[in-house]
Formats: sequence, structure tokens, C-alpha cells
Amino acid sequence: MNEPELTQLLLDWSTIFVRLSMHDFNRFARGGGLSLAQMSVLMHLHYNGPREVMGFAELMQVSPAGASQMIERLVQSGLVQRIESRDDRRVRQVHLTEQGRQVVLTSISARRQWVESLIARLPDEQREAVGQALRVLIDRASELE
Amino acid sequence: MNEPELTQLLLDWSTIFVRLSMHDFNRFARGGGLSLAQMSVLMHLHYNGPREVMGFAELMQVSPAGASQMIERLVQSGLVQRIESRDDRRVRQVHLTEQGRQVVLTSISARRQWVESLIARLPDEQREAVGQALRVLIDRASELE
DNA sequence: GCGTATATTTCATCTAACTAAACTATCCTC
DNA sequence: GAGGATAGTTTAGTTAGATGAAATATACGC
Repeated sequence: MNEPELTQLLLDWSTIFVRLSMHDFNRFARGGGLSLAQMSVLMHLHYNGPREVMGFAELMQVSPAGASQMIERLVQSGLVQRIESRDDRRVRQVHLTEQGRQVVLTSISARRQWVESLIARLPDEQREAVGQALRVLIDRASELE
Repeated sequence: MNEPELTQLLLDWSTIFVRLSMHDFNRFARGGGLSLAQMSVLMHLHYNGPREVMGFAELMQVSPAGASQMIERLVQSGLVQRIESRDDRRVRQVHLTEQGRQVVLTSISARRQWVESLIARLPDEQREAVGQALRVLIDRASELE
């Protein structure tokens, strides 16, 4: 199998994944009283770890003022907390609170459900191969950045 | 390999995928002058096809009024168009315009880039197995809904 | 120490996004 | 064809999200 074919297969899979995931994302964000932008911040914190306020400004392509206020609203809601950096006291690291983490995990658990039911449909004789393939992808992806 | 192990592997891969994709999403949305909510609508249209205004209200968990206004702003920007349904003249199907489609494709092309560079890192002897595994996942996933 | 650069916040202000309620147009049922 | 249900829009009013400009606190270079 050549590279373009393989690339296309992985993109096809990505399409399916995005289609299934996006619905959950909207549902849990708004269902929990959060805007998409707020949920996006929480997801970033979950997947990429704590980040400075300026980091969010760059990440979300907004002004420092905008980022500061976005974080402030999330602090007010009890979903994140700001922790002063010891190295540089101008900087504040934004962390998920336990409550914030729960919001993210609830949303992600919806994904777990469809992933489980997908795995359950795999024929026994193909499980080993799928497992190996996923391991390879995960290993190689970790070298990407 | 048992189901829980396999589920975990697929979730691990999902985590990597989301982490890599989310950055592009923010960057292209705001870089193109769109809010996350607007980009989300365009993505939905791309991945799931045309949809009625009421469909968006349910999907995004907003009131019919909110959905109507959101679509109106996108129409004003030239990214989507409303087409009256022939069957039921109360209904208007929302479609991507060519311009809207380009916005989505530009954002998605960022993913193509990292997918290509990931595939390029796969050892030759594992390509066949990865290709097979992806085909299996894609086939089974299409049975999910 | 002094001047400059950086991280963040605050303020005034504008637009986006949302809701409830009232309204229009169309469909469906009996 | 009258009455009620459904799809969507409009309006008035609220909150979130954005900006630029000014303020504060801290760090860094010389």
C-alpha cells in the first residue's frame, strides 16, 4: 500500500471520527451551560495541560485582554483556577479545577461509549492487527512535534 | 488482545488526534475572521451535509431564533445559502456556498499535512497492516448509526 | 538603579450570540 | 376549510466575546 492511499484511509477515518465527536462536543458544551469557546478552553487544558494567559491569547487568536476576560469568566464559574508562577510572578498558569475536569470527562465519556461499541463489532481475528496498527500510529505520532 | 485494551488504544489515538486538530481549528476559524460557533456550523455542513434551520437549533442546543440568526449572519458573509425545500415550503435547507466550502477545506488541509508526515514515518513493513486495520475500523464505524 | 520589555488586568465600547414572545407562512387532520 | 401544529423570522432586551488604550506589577539588560 502506497503513501497516498494510506493517507486517504487515515483521513477517511478522521472524517468519521470528527463527525461522531462534534455532535457530543456541542451537546455537552451547551447542555452544561458553556459556550463553544469556553468548552474549547477546557478541552485545551485537558489535552495540553496548564497554560499561561498569553498562551491562550495566541492559541485562540485573541488579544491578551480577551484571553484574560475569557479566563476570568471560567474562574467565576469555578471551572479553572489561576496559579501564580514561582519563576516569574507576572505569569499566571491556568489550571483545570476538579469541577472543570469533570465537565471535560463527561463530554469525553460520550466518545468512550461509541468507541466501545465500535470495538465490540470487530471480528476476533482482526483485533490483534487493529491493536498493532494503533500502537504503531500512536508511537509515530508522538514523534511528530 | 481484549476489548478494554483495544478500546483504550483507540481512545489514546483519539486523544492525539484531538490535540493535533484542535489547534488548527482555532487558528483557521479566528484567522479567517469567524467565531468558533460559526466555524462549527460550517464543519457540520461539510461533514454531515445540508440541514434545516431547526436541525441546527437542535444540534447546537439553541432556540430556533438563535439558529435563524446564526444562519443569517453566515448568509450575510456569503458562506452558506438557504434553499427553500420543494416538499415543504416552510423549510429551508442550509447549504455551504463555494466560498464556505473553501474555508472548511483550508482548515482541513492543515490536518492533511500532519497526517501525510505521520504516514511517511511508518516503516514499510507496517503499512499493509495499518491500511487493513483502518479499513476495518472505517467499515465497522459506518454500521454504528 | 534606570529604562525598557513583558504578562496581565481594567475600562469603555462594539458586535455576536442568546432568549422569550409575537408573528408569518405553510402544512396536516378531521 | 377550520383549527391546530410546525418551520422559520423579527423584535426587544440580556450576556458573552472581542478590541484598543491605559494601568499595574514584575523581569531583564546595562
